[in-house]
Amino acid sequence: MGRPPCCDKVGIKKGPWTPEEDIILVSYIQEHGPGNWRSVPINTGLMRCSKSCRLRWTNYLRPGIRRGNFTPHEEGIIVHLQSLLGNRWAAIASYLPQRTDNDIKNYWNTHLKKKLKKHQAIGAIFAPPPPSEPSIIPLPTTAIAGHVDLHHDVIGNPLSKDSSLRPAACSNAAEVTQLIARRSLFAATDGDSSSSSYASSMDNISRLLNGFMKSSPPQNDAADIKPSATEINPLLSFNQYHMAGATTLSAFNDMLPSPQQPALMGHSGYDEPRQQHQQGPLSPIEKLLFEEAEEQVVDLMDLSDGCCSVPMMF
DNA sequence: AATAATATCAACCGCAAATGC
DNA sequence: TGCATTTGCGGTTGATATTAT
Repeated sequence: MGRPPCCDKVGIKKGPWTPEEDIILVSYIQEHGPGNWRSVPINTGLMRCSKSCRLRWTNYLRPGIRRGNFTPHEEGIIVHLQSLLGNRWAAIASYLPQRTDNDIKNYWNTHLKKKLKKHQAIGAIFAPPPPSEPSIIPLPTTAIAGHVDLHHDVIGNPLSKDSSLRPAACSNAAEVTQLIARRSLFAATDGDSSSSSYASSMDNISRLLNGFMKSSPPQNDAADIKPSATEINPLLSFNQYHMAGATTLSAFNDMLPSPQQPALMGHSGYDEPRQQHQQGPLSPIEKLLFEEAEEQVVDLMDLSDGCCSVPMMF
């Protein structure tokens, strides 16, 4: 007998979140920290199910999230990792700390898949035939899930500006900012109120939260360690990989910031117990699998080669 | 200017894994 | 150890925005 879905309850609100709901959620998390999602709607009075609260926080309100256009570097990373891991978006997202798995998944489905298809079509005409199927490595989940299936809460640069924000509906973001300021929820405010549709403007809230994050008690000693540039931005590593003329996938993998690095973990003081439990160094078998994948990824590396200096030409 | 077609992405749903008792 | 509950992930949907006709 399965349990009833958590969102079946009568009176549960669905659909887009309002600024007011966001403020309630953010202020609650400010006080209690994320986690224990079951109790969030109960304690806040939000007419949302726990899942919805978690999703909203994870994908939009959490500090450090970058929204908007993906850079060619990020595209390369995603294509590369997707070829290795398949549609394991959470694992892929762990290598792009500023992006959410949902964002990456959407971007893959709406942009990259098409680009790859187009690229393959062109390749079919001008080059030897590519492998019949995408080179998805059949990762044995039982063996490596605990290491690869990571969904840690890594904060990149919360203050980074997102130049790709849409011009529309900027008033909403300003409105939220004012609301937050009025309620004295945050120590600092952000003057940049030019933004996007409401949902997409949440990085403003995230930035506002920066002060709160800093004041939150860190959960581990590494919380204060400032990540290096490459730790913050795996794309740098990807670039370095090419700059260095590396030719093997393992070399690239060595340069990728391990998503489990302590310097990144707990940066927000937000890592939940289970997430910490899941995080650890790459297992030998994982490294082996990566290396075994090398040959299969050669095509993609060629593809990525261009993408790291110039936009991908699919 | 109006309508249709297409693209985008926030949010939902169901399942499975993890956790607690 | 087994069951109930909670959490996280990935696929999918649907509302909205944009572009084409």
